[in-house]
Amino acid sequence: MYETLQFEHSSTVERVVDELRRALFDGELAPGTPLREVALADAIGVSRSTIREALGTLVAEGLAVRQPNRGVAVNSLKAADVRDVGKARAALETAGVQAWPTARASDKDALRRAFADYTRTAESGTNSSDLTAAHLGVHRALVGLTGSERLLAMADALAAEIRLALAHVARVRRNSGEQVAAHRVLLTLLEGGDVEAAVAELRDHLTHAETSMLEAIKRPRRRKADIQ
Amino acid sequence: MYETLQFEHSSTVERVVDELRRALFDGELAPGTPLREVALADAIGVSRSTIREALGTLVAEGLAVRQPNRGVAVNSLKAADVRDVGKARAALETAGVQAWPTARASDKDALRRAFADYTRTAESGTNSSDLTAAHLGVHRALVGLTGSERLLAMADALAAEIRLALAHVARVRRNSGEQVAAHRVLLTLLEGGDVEAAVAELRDHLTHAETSMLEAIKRPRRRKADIQ
DNA sequence: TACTGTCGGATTGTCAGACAATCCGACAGT
DNA sequence: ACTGTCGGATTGTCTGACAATCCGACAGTA
Repeated sequence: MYETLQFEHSSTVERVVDELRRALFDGELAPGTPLREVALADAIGVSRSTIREALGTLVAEGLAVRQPNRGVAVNSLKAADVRDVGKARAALETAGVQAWPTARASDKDALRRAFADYTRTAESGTNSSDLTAAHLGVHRALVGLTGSERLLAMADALAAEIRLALAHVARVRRNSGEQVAAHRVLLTLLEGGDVEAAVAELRDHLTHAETSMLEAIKRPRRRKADIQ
Repeated sequence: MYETLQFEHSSTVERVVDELRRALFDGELAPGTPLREVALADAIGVSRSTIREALGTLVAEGLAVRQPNRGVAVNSLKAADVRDVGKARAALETAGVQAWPTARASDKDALRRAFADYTRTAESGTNSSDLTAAHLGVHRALVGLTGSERLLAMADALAAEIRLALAHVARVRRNSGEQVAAHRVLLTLLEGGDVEAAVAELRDHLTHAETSMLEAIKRPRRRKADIQ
């Protein structure tokens, strides 16, 4: 009984983390920007302890980096990091695709839904941030095919890094229709049971994504912070 | 110049975390044991803030769990968790094995060294904790073949959970010579370039490991804490 | 000029103490 | 057997403090 009920317990720290994450993803804080404890505490209106804890989780999530005695700053992904994230993504998503034959029906459905969502978002031509989210959702669902929460959590961490990087990069302009088509191919191959081909398609897609991200990272979007 | 120099910066929090981790791995704190902030602060001789931060990282590492307003407790892995960790390990290590043909020479060497280490440790019949560490080292090196730091970090997190579970389980007694042999087979297949067979061997090995862990988890080692 | 020593301000790391909110178990009441 | 209430224990958050560390500027020296 009451299985559907849930109650959101949000601590102050959690809300601070959410707010900081949002600011990072929305590009309000450029990579490398130092996150000063007292300044943030004053700005947000909480104590330094709370900020400190929030910064700790941000660092744990890889969205920020801490240098001992010098504070934490917004993480800025170098080319090497992008490549590293690419390898990690490839590993996780390949595992998901390879698990298709033995995947739970619910996980397969989740993937189908994520793709449908992505298609719809792309067609309705909404905000690019939403599109990114929907796109990442498909890739997340791929990992979900493994049926492992831990792998999903790892995928989420990687996705967060990607979103952070994407927020500070000149618009990655690729034909979104073409993108959707590429994913549809992948899905179709899976539905047809051709795992081998799906893996190849995935690898191809990820390689393209990585090179275009590397390309984009070279020409960072001009921001206020740059000219101060 | 000076590239080889390094200086260890250890903060109080870090040392507390290390100490707690050690206690966890050595089985001094049974799964489920609550980690009270003030009690720990008194025991270790640091302030509550410091303990709090240390507990935060422990939770982030998955070694402990936090229930809002109820504090953190030593994580206790259920059967479902073991299976989940198993899937995650399989994904990461399979990725490593599949990356063998394109792996960096240094990473391959690291694997060879890890295996040599493992062999030596097994032969010299040392402490079982060291043997576990050496064994995990081999599996870590497998993931290392991917050349991704992030995947390595994920593997480390999984290894930590495994060590935690292993610390509170009736001795997993398997012929260690047989174990070493299984790994040797894997290595030999890789050196021979037969990735397919190596993947199969790995999958087999991991399945065995998982079932024996599931088996072991059912009969937890009797501890003082149990009879208090 | 290039390098080294020193100083002050800014910031972090850690501590101590406080208090409300929350949780838990016990106990009493129905 | 279920519900209401109370007190102690514990966490979540805040405030204030201070030493350690870092950074930039400035001066001194070869």
